[in-house]
Amino acid sequence: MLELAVLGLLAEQPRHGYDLKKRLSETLGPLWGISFGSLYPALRRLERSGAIVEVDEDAAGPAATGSFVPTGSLKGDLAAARMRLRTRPSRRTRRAYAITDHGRALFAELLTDEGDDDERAFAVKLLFCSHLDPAARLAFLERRRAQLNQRLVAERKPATRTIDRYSRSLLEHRARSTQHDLDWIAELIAQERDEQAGDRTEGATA
Amino acid sequence: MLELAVLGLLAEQPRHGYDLKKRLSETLGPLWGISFGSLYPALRRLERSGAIVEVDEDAAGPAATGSFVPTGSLKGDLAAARMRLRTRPSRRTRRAYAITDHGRALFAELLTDEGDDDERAFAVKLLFCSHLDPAARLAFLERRRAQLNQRLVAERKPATRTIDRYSRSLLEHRARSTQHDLDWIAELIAQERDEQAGDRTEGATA
DNA sequence: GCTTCGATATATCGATTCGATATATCATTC
DNA sequence: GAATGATATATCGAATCGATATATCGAAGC
Repeated sequence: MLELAVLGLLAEQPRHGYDLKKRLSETLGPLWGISFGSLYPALRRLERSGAIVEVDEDAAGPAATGSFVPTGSLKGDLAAARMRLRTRPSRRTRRAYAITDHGRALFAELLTDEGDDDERAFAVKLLFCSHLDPAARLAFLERRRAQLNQRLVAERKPATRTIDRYSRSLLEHRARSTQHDLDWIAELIAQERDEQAGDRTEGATA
Repeated sequence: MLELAVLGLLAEQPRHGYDLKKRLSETLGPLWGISFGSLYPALRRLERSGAIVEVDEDAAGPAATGSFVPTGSLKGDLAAARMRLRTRPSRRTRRAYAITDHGRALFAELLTDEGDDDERAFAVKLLFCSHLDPAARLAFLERRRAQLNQRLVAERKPATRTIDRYSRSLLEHRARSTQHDLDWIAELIAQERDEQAGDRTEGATA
């Protein structure tokens, strides 16, 4: 999951760890307070597997694609990297990473994976679902809708046991929240359908 | 957090692991899918620390308080426990636990702790907040309200960066959800105030 | 009676994630 | 030039997850 999030951000442009964390937590917010204790190990995992590479910061300007300069010759030579950064205008001792072709393949795979479908996974996938083709995106949204529908049914039938006031209130609020989420997804799906229909029409008339 | 949840349920009556998990996940639902891989270790931790003890099931009937019969003489003698259960009417090889005085003290401490205030912590504490005295309960709810208010402020100011359609939709939905949660808490607080005012009046007139 | 099946029940393993903490760099302010 | 706060990387132990193994029991079906 963290892997998917990191790859998704790096697909745009190279970034360093602190930046990744800042962007993810400001977008995912309270849903997922990513910690450095999971981020940095994840970066190392991804680097070891060849999905990302450390790059020289600012190597790619606004052009964003392709032309980065790999840092370090295979060795995780930290001291050398520090020296290199210290000599140039640079800021702090950052380590920026860029996604590789293998990383893009992994990203596509993780994004399409139907296995994990908890709250976090949905939010992260939604963030990057513009990378999916229209049909896959629609399928993704409809999968979520089905899941929420199912949940709502379970939440709607009144509790079997006797529960106290606060528990009941929590349960009721959760059912309302699910309904709220469902309405939202339904609208996203409607928009998606509209747009895809529009695209087809344009395609036909062109 | 799991500790608090377990202690809260055991404060009502002795239960076994599977039952604890079932009750928690049907109440906390998608917010927290507790796994056996965390539940059983947590039970062992609690037992080692003396907060709970293994008891002979059905020792306490509807009377629920006090009169349980501790199982096993200090040794975690699994095989023996199985034999013991197999001889009597029993069902499966269950291991039921009851809360101790020390456990109740720990429960009260965890419930009052203002340190952890994520989504899970709030939900779990709310489930058991009837164990708090009215003033502490009100303080707890108001702490949550302040937290949500703060979050809403952050979510309301439009994003600094350019983000795509789906990201924006996610952020907007999250802001609406926070508002929804806030309305709910506000109502809980209002109810709480009404009730506490009512109690005081009754006390005065009695 | 026998077998199969699904719900109940406990347990453990490796991997991931969390939360706290350590350490350094740089910019700003006093 | 000292203090402070934001930036940045890193690591540790503990908690949690997800998958898996292994039983037991009740009910259904033959």
